[in-house]
Amino acid sequence: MEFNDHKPIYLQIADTVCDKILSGEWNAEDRVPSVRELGMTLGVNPNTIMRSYEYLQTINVIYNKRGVGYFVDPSAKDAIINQERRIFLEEELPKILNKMKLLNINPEDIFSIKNN
Amino acid sequence: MEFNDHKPIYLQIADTVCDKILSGEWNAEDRVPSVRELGMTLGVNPNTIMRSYEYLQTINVIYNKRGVGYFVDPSAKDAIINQERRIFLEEELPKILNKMKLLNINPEDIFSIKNN
Amino acid sequence: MEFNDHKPIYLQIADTVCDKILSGEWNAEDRVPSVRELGMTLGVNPNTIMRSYEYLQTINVIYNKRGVGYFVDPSAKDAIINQERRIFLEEELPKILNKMKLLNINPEDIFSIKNN
Amino acid sequence: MEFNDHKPIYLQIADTVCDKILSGEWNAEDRVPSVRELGMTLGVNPNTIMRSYEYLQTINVIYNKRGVGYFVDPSAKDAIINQERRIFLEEELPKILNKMKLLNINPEDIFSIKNN
DNA sequence: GTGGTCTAGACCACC
DNA sequence: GTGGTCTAGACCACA
Repeated sequence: MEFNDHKPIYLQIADTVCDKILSGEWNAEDRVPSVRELGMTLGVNPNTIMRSYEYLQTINVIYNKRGVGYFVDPSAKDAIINQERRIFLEEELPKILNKMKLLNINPEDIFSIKNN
Repeated sequence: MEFNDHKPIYLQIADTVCDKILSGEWNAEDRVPSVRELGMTLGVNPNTIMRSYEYLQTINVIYNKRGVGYFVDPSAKDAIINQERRIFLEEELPKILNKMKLLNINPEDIFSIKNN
Repeated sequence: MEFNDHKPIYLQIADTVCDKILSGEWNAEDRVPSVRELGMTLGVNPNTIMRSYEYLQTINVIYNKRGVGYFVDPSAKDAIINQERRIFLEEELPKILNKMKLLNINPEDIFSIKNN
Repeated sequence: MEFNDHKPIYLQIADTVCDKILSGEWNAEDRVPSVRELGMTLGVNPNTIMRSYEYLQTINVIYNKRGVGYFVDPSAKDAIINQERRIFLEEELPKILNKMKLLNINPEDIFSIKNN
């Protein structure tokens, strides 16, 4: 896995976990890889994976069964989508639209790209 | 001014300077506020403002007259627009469209807002 | 059964066993559930129940008849009461009272509830 | 500083920070010691202090000014008291009262200790 | 100077 | 086997 430089690895890993849940690759109650296992797979230190999992736990995407492992929270998918929709619509979109206005970019420009 | 976390303050300040130039609030050859003055206004260490100005100078948005101050470069507006258009269309937009797809947000619905 | 985080499950189980003995639900020489049976009931690995029982055996609350099962020790009730009274009064209560003081909770108000 | 064995050091440190705020030793907007400084003082690794501070930040007891340090949140005191009162009254107290009942401990026993 | 991230490696309790 | 905590030490960006 390649990591973008200016975003912490542990957050990038958390993002990919969310993506796998959103895409249906990992489903409710599935066990996610152990910190050691995923660390080996991605070539990063288990501590870093641990940090991802702690973060994902605080936002209720995974939960822990002690001594057993981490599991996908049944409400994870909804939680992720709602959270991201809210952030996107309320915070990111206004900035994007404002930027488009300043840069004189029209919707047509966008749709022409989209259809490539 | 509130500073969005995870993006360096000096870059956020540089962004607002660019915005003021793009929007026409600050024009070619206008003097921009002194490092100290803007620092006071924003409640930020002057060193941080200095860093913004140095950055803006490297991308030819402002220039310096020694002992006098910083001024808006005549070619700033065009430079910013071209640079940011390129980045926006090539790098940011694909990510945005992909995200909207994952979140089930229809681009047509959103960008038609612009026409209201 | 829900398990309070940060306290080992096997100790939480041991606590509930003690409670059942204190409350008179389980009496001297009664047979306690088998490791497998209680594991099923609580949705917990039998190894964990085993660990509870081993612990309860070391503090003389239950004893084992090989091939038969675990039984409530005749002296269990007294032993538990004396042990827990001591711990409660000497160790826990001072902390509790101190905390109530910090939180502005009046002990008289609270403990008079008991008399209702 | 002495650390209790079965509670993570970083939580114990967080507790002492809360105590200092509750007791008025540290007030709103005060700067708390840097992670390195407090690490030296307590003889623990700065990473461990960092972990305490991250935790305290998530529960809105301190906040961060980038490149400057951590500061006591103006609402910290109220937040801590409300949070701890709630936990105490709703979660801990019922257990305590139940335990007292099982152990035949009367309020009088408590007040006699309290007055020593 | 400050916090923040990451690695390597150790040790522990728990299941 | 699992997660969880802690240390030591490195390196980085930011103010």
